[in-house]
Amino acid sequence: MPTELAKAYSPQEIEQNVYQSWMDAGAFSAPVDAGKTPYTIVIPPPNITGRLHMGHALNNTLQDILIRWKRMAGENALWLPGTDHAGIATQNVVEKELAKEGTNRHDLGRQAFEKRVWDWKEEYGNAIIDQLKRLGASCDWSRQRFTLDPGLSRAVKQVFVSLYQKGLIYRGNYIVNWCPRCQTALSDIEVEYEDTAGKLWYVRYPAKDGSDQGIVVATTRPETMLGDVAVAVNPDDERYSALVGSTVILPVMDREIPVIADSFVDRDFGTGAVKITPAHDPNDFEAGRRNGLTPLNVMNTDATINENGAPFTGQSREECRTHLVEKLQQMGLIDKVEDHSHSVGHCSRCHTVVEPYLSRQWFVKMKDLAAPGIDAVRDGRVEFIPRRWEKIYYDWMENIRDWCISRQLWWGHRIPAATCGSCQEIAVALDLPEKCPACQGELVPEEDVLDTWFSSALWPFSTLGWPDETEDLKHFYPTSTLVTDRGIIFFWVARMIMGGLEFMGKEPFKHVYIHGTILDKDGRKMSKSLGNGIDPLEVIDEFGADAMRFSLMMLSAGGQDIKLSRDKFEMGRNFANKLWNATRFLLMYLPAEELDPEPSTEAFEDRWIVSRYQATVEKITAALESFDFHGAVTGLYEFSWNEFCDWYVEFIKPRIREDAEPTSRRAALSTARHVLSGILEMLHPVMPFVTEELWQAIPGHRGQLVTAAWPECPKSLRNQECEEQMALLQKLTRSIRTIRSEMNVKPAQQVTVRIRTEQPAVTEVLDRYGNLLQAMARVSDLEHASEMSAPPQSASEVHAEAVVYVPLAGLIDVGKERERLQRDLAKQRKDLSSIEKKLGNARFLQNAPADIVAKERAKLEKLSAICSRLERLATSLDG
RNA sequence: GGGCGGUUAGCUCAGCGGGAGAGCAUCUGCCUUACAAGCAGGGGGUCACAGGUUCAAAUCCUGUACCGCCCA
Repeated sequence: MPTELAKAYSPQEIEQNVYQSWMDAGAFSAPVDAGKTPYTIVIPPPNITGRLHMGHALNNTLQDILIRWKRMAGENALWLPGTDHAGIATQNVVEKELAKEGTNRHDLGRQAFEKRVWDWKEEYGNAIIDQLKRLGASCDWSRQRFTLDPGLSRAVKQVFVSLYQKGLIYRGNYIVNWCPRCQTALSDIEVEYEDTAGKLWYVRYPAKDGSDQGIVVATTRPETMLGDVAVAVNPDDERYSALVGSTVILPVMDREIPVIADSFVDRDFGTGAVKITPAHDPNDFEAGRRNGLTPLNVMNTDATINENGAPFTGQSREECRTHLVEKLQQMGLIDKVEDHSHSVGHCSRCHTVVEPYLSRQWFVKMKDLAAPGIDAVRDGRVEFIPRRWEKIYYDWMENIRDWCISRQLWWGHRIPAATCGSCQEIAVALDLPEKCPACQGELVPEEDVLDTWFSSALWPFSTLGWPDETEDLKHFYPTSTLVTDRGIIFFWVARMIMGGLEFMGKEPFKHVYIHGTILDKDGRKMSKSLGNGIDPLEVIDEFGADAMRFSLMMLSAGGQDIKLSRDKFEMGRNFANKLWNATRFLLMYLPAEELDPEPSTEAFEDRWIVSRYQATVEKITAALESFDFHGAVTGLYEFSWNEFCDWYVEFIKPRIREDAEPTSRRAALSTARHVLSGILEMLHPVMPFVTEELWQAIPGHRGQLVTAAWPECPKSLRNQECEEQMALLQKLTRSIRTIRSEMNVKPAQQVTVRIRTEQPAVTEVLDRYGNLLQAMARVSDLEHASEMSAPPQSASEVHAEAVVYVPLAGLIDVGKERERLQRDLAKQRKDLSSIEKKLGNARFLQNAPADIVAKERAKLEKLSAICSRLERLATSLDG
């Protein structure tokens, strides 16, 4: 440790070394310790394809603060890290690589492709982990997990088989959200809807018998009419009742289709008649089932038209739409076209327009799983912070839909199922038999993999060893707090709650802390396409990880979103520099030999700072306990800067000089050392690097701050009287400083001060601690008395307790002074009149609590005294 | 269409029933032997709007406007 610190804090020089020293000491490892209370956080596993963005920085800073605090507070604090295999995203990345090489996964074959992805993962998949380390994340890296690890894969299989055996997993042909680019099914929540300006085409389907005009349907997607199997109207709609049961001709295709009645049809939409395309629309699919209609699939998996859609076969859905509309127009069957805004689903991964598509998929029945999950929150076993997210959770859980879990990918957990080639029997097992158990036929293994979130749902227990009953699992499950973004309450949080309850019989965490979203300075989401992101690694390089973490915490109040710009990080950097310099200053005086580790309360200012410190320890601890990170950080900022640095360190400067009186000197140094240590300790969870570096530089500290004890400060050290006396002293000091500044007194110049006060409490403070005031305000000559008239040519400030006079012969600007006094008088009179009004109100006296009334009376007295004195001063100035 | 959040100093935001606050910016004076990434001091606000509850509203209730997010 260097004995002399650099003049300014430069994080670049210390952060990596400090992190390494924590790793070397094994400071983050959390072996089971039955003697301690477990405190567990599982990381929201970042994608292996990911790079650290500001959202991660915020999310992981919050977790790190909790873990470091609990570790210091003596709990068995485990932060379990890991990564997610991110099925579609990772497969996309590797497929792009293959494309560059002029090949593709099909040419490569499944096995070789999977190997290729694993190779990619080994090489690049840990980038984000290294970035988390730069952030300062104190995860137990020895326990790092990956969702495709053998252990976790075993858990996934076990869960699949178990749900299947309970009848909660089924396979079937359903309409799913299909991404034609990714060539896979998506779950409902993987689709993002966007309002899009489209058109509404009114197409006439002629009657078969040519008897009348036929029927006009309105559609936003004319190309799907190739797959129409009926036209539906509302059974209560008199306009069409005569047509129900008749047959119309599907134009272009020349197919006869029936007109049916179904109450799902909205009479007010379009013409009140809708085309039914069961293979290409989820509502139509349901309607088709209800009415015994056979779906007709007219698309290939890449959303081109298939042979059922001849003559448009081979065209893309967009081309087909254009050509079909042209054709209909030529036939005179388009009644009208209207502008129509509707919401269009896009793939959350690649943003391609999603196609509702009929295919064979695996699903989980969710209703029975959701019910206990709803109860867990309703009973308070799981709490959302802020509370309002519970409603969002209930809304989704109460209207939950079955979860499509199969994905037509190669990268992921392969579904542990096989189908018999001869009898179509489905076999599902941990270890699949070779032959069909029913007929001994050949079993064809399932090709599909599971939705990535299927494995994430098990994360809080699969990472701890489940399905084995490990010591870890018994000790650290359920976990304590989950910290995440609102965007994945459905994807992840809800499913973990359901998974935990189903397989562990216990909710996976107690608290769910939902933090805000990071936005750019204009309030837009940061995104690659907008190019408005701020790279946390660049911020760390420029300002340091501590500065970034601190600033983020200053900005994140109550889970609100954070509008971020680069200059915001100056706040954290400046504060880190302040701490650095305060410590550097004290280190110049702190002796190498042992000081009393306890603070002294002999001297007034020592007693004061210790009392304020006591209050701060209590406040910060309480703030952390209630997840008030902003409160904790502002509290520490204010105490460190405004009280410790600006006042206390200034107070003790004369006492700590080499030639000062030794007993007082040692008392001041012990106290300063004690309080500074406490500041660094409490700040450590937020700013781990700089605090570690500084803390270790302070003589008498052994080991590392990361594993030091969280500060405690006995209530008995709180001293209300002392704080009041100090507040008075500060008030008087500020008065003198203000006068000096307003009257342009040079900083180096000493002034004379006269204070008039009738109050014994003030007299006592001045008698005993006047020297502090003299030092802080550069006062060479201080006198006070109960009777005193204003010295000639003096500037003054009036308080209820005292009047401060600063005689300034030759320096005073009478005009300016008059202006000051008048300005003050005007303000005080305004306050006075509002209080007079209040106290003149009988209902106030009657209804307000007695202590409030008393307070107002005291204020009235104070203000009227101040006003009359100001008036007298103003006149004397004129005379 | 439904729900949620926001609207407070020039900017970014705290405060959420009893005297309007912080950081940045701005103005003034300071290289005062820790820190100019700093020190001392100053100026700046009908707390979106309209009603209501209350002795008392930035704070609670209702409605309106605008901004943002989520769901359908």
